[in-house]
Amino acid sequence: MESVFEIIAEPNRRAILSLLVASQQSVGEIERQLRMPQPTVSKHLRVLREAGFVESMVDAQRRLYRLKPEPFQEVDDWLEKFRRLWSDHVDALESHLDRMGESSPMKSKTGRRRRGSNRERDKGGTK
Amino acid sequence: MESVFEIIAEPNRRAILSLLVASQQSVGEIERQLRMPQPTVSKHLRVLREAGFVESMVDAQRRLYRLKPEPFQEVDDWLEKFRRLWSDHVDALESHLDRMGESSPMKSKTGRRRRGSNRERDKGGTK
DNA sequence: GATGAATATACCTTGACACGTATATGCTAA
DNA sequence: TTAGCATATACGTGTCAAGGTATATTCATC
Repeated sequence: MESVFEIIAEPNRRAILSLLVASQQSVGEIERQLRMPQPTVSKHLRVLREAGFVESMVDAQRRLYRLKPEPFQEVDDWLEKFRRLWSDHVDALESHLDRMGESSPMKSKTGRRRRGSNRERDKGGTK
Repeated sequence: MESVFEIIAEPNRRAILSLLVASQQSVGEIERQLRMPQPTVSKHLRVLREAGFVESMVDAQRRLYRLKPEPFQEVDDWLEKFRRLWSDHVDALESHLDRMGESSPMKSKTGRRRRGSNRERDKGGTK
């Protein structure tokens, strides 16, 4: 379990991370929302903590877990190498998506999200 | 081996992907550059192909593999949820505008590129 | 055709890791 | 102190995927 990529490969862990995006949560809250046995939650949280994805605060008998940014940045940095793959053609692709997906252009909510969104000013910036 | 995250969890596969970023490569070229047994390369390439990370062209007895963008976008979409973690101040506004709609492309003053990985930004930047 | 290079696949073994169950630790309040 | 809740850990088990070796396939050249 070395790399951040192995950490986020596990679906339950991604579920936990997604939960924590809203706000910090206790183990019990995560357990209930994800309908996951408590030891499972604890074990995944341990992995996530040791990998730096979360940190915990003590609150009486509970422990509140919240996200930390660094490992996500690491993934993002890795993705960086590959962005040119789609940012080059993103204009075309984007208008394509706009045409077929979300008909209302003003609210990209979680549904059909807009990825990287670094179409503008990519490498070099000289357009 | 369902999700894109499991695919990129494997270090050798990430190495192959990184190689292919430069240009398309044959199996033998990958094999030599990564010093990896040929069956290993072929098997990983199969996984990558089935997951949509690469596609192959036939060139005589060789097969040339090259990257495809879609799965990377999928990872990027997932990351999107977490970007607010590290782009909280200045970038928050930027990415917010970015997401809300097509703002005018050239808005980054210092010629900062993309807001994907704003590591560098964090150190020098706004305190 | 046969030969050889490039690539793919089959089979087996091994190890990692996710899970379940049980139990331990820690904290609070009475 | 004891009781009870919240969380962590220990242990045994099963599964799955990565690696190694051998072999099959495909194509070009003779």
